[in-house]
Amino acid sequence: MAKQDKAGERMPRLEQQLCFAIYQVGHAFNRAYRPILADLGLTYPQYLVMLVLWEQDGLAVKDLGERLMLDSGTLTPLLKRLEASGLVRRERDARDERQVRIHLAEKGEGLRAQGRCVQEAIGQALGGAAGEAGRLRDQLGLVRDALLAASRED
Amino acid sequence: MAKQDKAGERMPRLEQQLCFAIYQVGHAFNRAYRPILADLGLTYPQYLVMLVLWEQDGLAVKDLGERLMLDSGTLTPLLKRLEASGLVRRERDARDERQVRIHLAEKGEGLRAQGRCVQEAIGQALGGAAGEAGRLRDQLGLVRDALLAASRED
DNA sequence: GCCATTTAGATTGTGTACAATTAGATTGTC
DNA sequence: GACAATCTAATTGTACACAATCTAAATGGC
Repeated sequence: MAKQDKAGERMPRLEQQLCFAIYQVGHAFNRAYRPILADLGLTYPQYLVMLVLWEQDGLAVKDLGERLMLDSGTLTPLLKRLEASGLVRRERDARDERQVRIHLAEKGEGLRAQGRCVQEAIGQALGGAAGEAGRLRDQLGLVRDALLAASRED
Repeated sequence: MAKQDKAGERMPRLEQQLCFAIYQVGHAFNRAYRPILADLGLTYPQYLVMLVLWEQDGLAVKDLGERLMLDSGTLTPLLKRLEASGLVRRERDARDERQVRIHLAEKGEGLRAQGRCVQEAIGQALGGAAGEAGRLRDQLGLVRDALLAASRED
């Protein structure tokens, strides 16, 4: 009985909801990454961009956006900041001048080794929870796909 | 062997990382909620605040912040927008004038019923993935706590 | 009672996010 | 080849998110 509304009037408790659990663990990841990435002079989204570029250089803004689920409104200023930091170069594609291709600059290439250490630090922060990470990740992928499919249906 | 650097040089692929799965599913939730909440004139963080207030009215900004893991720098402008929309009132506590207590305004109270429908819509968007939501949520809670504990250790 | 310390909220500055719009390049069709 | 439709980035405006700082109020020790 305690703290419950009339029948049919149940308001879901915040802590019971999956979306909130994800909202919170996203914040927690951000906090864990922040001090580590601050040593590299990167924010978390900037680090994601660098991860993609370390894997494949010379991508267009659109490619980066598809990989990270971000649009040009987010990426353009972010990439300009990375360029200002000397980590990447932004160059118009000569063949298709609509596209801007992002290349690692020397300094960005040099950060690659330090980037590898970041994951170790995060793995350590996860501690015992690291074991389940793989399965969790896959389940979250299913949730993501279900939500995106529903969004596309309008 | 395939697509692997020299020994010890493995750069973790974006898609294999738990943090990125959470980053993406957070975006996906946001997109799923946005059109639903737009009908109520709310953003997702604003909706979270309303959920808390529907559960317990008259909380101080600090209480809301602890519940949602947000600080005054985020909450103050958000609450001012909710006040401007006529959903809440912000009142200095007479006994402790440092605190600002947030009360549901009439319009905010009236939104309660519609708030209940939001969860149904999201549950529908989750589709088959909804069944696992409970266990997933609990596992994410463990991840969150591990990260926060590690953050506190500096 | 007085004053250092702590606390609560607001403010400032930087950096995502995303909708909506715009500018310029490219493509498809006739 | 002209030209409408499409595509890529950039831009504008609104809204989180958080570090750092500031102000006013409350508290604790003496």
